[in-house]
Amino acid sequence: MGKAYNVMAATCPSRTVLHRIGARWTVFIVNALDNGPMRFTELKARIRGITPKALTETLRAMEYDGLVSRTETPANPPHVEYALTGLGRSLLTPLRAVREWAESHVPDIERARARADALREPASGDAPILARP
Amino acid sequence: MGKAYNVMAATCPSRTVLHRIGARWTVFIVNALDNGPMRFTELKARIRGITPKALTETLRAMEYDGLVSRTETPANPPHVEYALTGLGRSLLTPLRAVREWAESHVPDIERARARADALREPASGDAPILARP
DNA sequence: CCGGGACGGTATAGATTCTATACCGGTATC
DNA sequence: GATACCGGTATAGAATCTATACCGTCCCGG
Repeated sequence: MGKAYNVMAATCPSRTVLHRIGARWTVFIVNALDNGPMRFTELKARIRGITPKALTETLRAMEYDGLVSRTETPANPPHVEYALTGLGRSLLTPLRAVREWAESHVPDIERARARADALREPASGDAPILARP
Repeated sequence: MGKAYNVMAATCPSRTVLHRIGARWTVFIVNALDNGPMRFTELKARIRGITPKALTETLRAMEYDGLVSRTETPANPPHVEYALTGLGRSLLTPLRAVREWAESHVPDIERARARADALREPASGDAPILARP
């Protein structure tokens, strides 16, 4: 038998899965939980720039998908721990690779962007149209 | 020397790189170009559900970052080919893994979602709050 | 007694991004 | 003519993300 799922099909369930993985903050959370469970505030501090709303929503979604577990220990102040599940840990392997690719290819991308910028407004006239992010 | 870049830092350039990789359609385009260059219309047909606007914007952005090349052959009707660059091909390795993870873990995720749904409105009363996407 | 801080979030509003749908110019074909 | 192909744009509306402020509960110091 061949492949059961194909992300290229618009209605394939793997689409929703890939959509979740590709959500803005999933990569960060999975990588942050690489070294063991973390509390909400720790995650927020570790992943610089994430807002509490984004963090809550992404964690809830990942919990819904069985990627992270949420453990609330009754105490005061409240104590909540987030950890990768087995499924989440299996996702760590590919997502760590993505993270490492991003961290190791910054110079290449910056060079490409500079080259595109230089081509953009040269002697003026026939500047190629390149989207600047 | 240690790591030069760290995606967890809000202002690190690797953030913008990861942001581009994580953009909605990048994974699809990179995987679609796995088997060689493709034309605009081919890509649109292959990646079911993408709108021409989204395809154009993602391709332009990827071109700006040096991930794909755009080759226009003067002809009529117009003939434009998109291909992965060397840099883009190096990204293919991690992104193919992500795609394969998505395709092979659909049942796990669906099981997790069903479990969460079942827990959501059980005997009514103390239903845990889980985000449904 | 009163203020303040830690924790784990919500609420609201505004900016950004994505989607759906229609349309364009130029040519070749019917 | 009329229609279709190619590689896109244009426009409007929906969905999503961000920034910022705030909340309840408890404990601690003064």
